[in-house]
Amino acid sequence: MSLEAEIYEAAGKEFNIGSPKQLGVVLFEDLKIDEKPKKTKSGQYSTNEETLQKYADHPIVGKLLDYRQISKLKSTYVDSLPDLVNKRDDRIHTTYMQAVAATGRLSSQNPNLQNIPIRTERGRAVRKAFIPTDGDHIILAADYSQIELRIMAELSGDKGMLDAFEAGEDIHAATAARVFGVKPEDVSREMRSKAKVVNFGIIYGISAFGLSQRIGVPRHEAAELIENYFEQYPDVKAYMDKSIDGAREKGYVDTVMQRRRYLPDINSKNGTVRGFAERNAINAPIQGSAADMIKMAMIQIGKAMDDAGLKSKMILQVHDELVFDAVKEELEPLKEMVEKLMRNAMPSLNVPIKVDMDTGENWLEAH
DNA sequence: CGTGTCACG
DNA sequence: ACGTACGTGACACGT
Repeated sequence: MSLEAEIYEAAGKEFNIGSPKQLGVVLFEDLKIDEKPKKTKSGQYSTNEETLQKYADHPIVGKLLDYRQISKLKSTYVDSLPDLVNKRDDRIHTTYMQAVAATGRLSSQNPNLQNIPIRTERGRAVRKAFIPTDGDHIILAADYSQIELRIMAELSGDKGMLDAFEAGEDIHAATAARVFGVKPEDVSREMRSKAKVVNFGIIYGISAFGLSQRIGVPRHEAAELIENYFEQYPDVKAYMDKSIDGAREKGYVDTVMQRRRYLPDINSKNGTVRGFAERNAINAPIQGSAADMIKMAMIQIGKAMDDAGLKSKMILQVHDELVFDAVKEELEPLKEMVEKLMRNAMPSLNVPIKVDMDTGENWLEAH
């Protein structure tokens, strides 16, 4: 039986599975899988993945999640990308926008090639379709390792975090050891996993509530983790406070290359509005400086490839990653050039920058 | 054209 | 008491 038919059977009727509105009615009024359903801002029933996961024991839920994943991949990638292949050169071309993202990142549209799937098995099948020109070429992917955390270490000058990077430590494990107060060798997978969420959260301007939601612990425990984090990395805390104070005084924050993000709401009397601006004040210099760095690298790499007369092409940028359609014979010099120029894109940093590279017969393999 | 959802870093 | 992690783009639905 088709997934679609199985869902209708479990629902007891046919309906448009692609309509969140209809699906909400089926789940919460017909099947009554919850007495107090979560609602969206506009008052509809929430049916997103996070919400559905809570009802994983109900037979319809797994089918719905499967259906959702498959229809997403089909409509956005499988059905759409073939229509965008250029007749002249048989390739897909994106348009990079340089003045859309408030932080200075590029964005990619028509089609967006910065959100090609990689996280699920079905999604990875899509990424496999991105292949080199021919048998004389190979895909080279080079990405910055933990670039935003390294930039946070740089901008804050936090000794503990800088030391961890200089020692080549696994930063999430090192953070886990610190915030949970255990020896590095006693860090469990779960501790590392939580510390990873905390590290990301810090960059985004975390709240105890947000952290507790994401790692599934009571809010007071989340608050304790954050407190421990700032005790362990005190200069990170000082840097975040300084970012917000600077924004209040100047009305903007800026990146290492002086790109500004104006934050008119930073002094708002509305706590929610002000909170957003404060998180932007923390995040924008970090995300934006990473964007500056890869742009500097791209300029230098483009020039160096040109000067060296290489025929390989730089074909994609995905925020912390560059992808090349590399002539196999040029691979070694190209790799050396890319690694060096990405690593040294911005001179005079204190934090070491790490670049991971790999090659493959398709974009997936190059990871 | 707004909403909800979900693909990526 | 309230809302609650940053940045994007594309798709389907429903008005």
